[in-house]
Amino acid sequence: MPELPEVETVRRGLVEHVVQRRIDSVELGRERAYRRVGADRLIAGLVGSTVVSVDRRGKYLLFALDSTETLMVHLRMSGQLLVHDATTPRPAHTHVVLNFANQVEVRFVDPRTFGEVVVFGPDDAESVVPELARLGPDPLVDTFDEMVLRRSLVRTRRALKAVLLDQSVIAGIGNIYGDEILHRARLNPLRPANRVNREQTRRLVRAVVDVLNEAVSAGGSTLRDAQYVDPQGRAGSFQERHRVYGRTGQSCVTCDRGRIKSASIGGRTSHWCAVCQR
DNA sequence: ACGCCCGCCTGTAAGC
DNA sequence: TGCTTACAGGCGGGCG
Repeated sequence: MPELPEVETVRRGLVEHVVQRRIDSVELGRERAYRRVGADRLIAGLVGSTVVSVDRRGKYLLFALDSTETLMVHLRMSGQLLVHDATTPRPAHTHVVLNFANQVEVRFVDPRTFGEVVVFGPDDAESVVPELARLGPDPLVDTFDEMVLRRSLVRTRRALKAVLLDQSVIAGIGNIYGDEILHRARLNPLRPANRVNREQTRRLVRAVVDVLNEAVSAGGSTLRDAQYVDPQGRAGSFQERHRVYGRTGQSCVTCDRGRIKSASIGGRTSHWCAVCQR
């Protein structure tokens, strides 16, 4: 579910509750949620440590600890991080609870348990979280311009939509924002990446940065199932500004002539206007 | 090397 | 109403 704007909203919602605070204890539920490191390593890495900062790279949340270790959380499809008072009943599928002072709990909740909680240190980062090293630039954190994007586009004839979803090209874009970005850039999701010219590449860079920033400002997108909420349980509002995602069959709100088409591209349902996206 | 497809899980909605 | 099926925001592994 959560893509860059949702993860960034979660990050911002956590900062005031956890930075400069110590993890007094950890409670663990379903093992699959911390399958990568196991209970002993997770507890040893977290208990007694103080959170120094909460950072984000693409869809990965990274809590820097004063021990020099890092807590990584990935929400994947259905994960949530919620800040609750200890007296609030725990939602179903609460798999990891971090207990801070003053009854503050950070709860990792995930019905599908695709998401996970991981701890690693400087010495085992490479072996435990190799995917972090493979991440491409985060458009809101790293240098991301026409030169950077062009280098990735020219080397492949994959569909543009598939390239936008490739986390080694750009970190943070998922299915919803991939569709919205291509619509903003007026580019067809099926267009081979190596057939995008310089002017179109500039448009695409701008669309990536603008759509993601606007979505962050709106607190992300919360769809009908209300799966995504921020750590305080609040929904986002960017879904009200979606122009193609989930609008199959409706007329295009931009050009008013095309109808929104949908089809599977690279195994993901994509939405676009065949009139304004070339 | 690249590109595609499947599996991982559960919940929800749609179809019969 | 109740059962079955399809589908969902992501990602890694394995295959051709």
